[in-house]
Amino acid sequence: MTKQRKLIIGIVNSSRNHPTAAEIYSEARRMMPSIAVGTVYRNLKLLTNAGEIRKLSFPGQPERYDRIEHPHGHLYCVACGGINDFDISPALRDEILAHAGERAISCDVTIDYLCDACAGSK
Amino acid sequence: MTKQRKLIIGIVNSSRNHPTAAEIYSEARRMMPSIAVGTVYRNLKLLTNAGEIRKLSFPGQPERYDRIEHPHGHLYCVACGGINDFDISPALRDEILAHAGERAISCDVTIDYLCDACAGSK
DNA sequence: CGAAAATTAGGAATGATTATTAATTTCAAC
DNA sequence: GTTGAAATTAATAATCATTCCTAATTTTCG
Repeated sequence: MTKQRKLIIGIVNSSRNHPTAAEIYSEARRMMPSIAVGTVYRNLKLLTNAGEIRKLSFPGQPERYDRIEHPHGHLYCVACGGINDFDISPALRDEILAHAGERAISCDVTIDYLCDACAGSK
Repeated sequence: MTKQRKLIIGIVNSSRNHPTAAEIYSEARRMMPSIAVGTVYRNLKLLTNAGEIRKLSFPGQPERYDRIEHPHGHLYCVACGGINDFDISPALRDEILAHAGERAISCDVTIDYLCDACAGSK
């Protein structure tokens, strides 16, 4: 458990923006200017595999990282690529997970939509 | 509507494997050896924007393309990265889409799980 | 047919991510 | 607290997926 790793965990867990690796790197440099980009990527992968954080994929943009907390889904604006969260009830979550039987681990629900800003500007 | 575009539409619509751009290119070359990789990417983007095919994103792998048919969700094996489909009832789909209000367009439901093969080999 | 517009092939360029390597840091045992 | 092996780091090169560029070809449609 190095200080670099602690810093990266802290950034992801205190962020509400689903940051990309580049954004995490940029934020990390503010606290530790000598940190290397490879260190950020390696630790993000390590933490993801360890189940401490979650990786999110959206079309046409770099991977994003999310903390693990009460289950939530994502709203993906097809116009601007912005991402917001929405709450998923445990009941709905269980209903979805039932489709994969015993071996289900978790689920990601993403709704493509038009966000307020993009809908307003048309 | 060029022959290249027709070929690419045909490959995606006749495939049940959520192929990547590289796989589509490779298949396309079998029918038309002179086709260029840039042509495949450009047409896939065009067809996606036109709503004729659908783009899927999964962590750690290139983008995949899927035909548009009766709504279905995806099972993503966290061990091998393999992807399978599962059916989603219209009722469940509507229940999910309700979370985004009027401006919802579509939804992607992905369940992380262990596929039969990966669960068996442990 | 013939000209304008769109598309293509080929390859260079870009951006995100991973691999490499020598130097530094961590951590448990003394 | 010192020590030394194992893990980790910084820096940079390399790789992979995807996009951009340009001249040549094809399509469209009057």
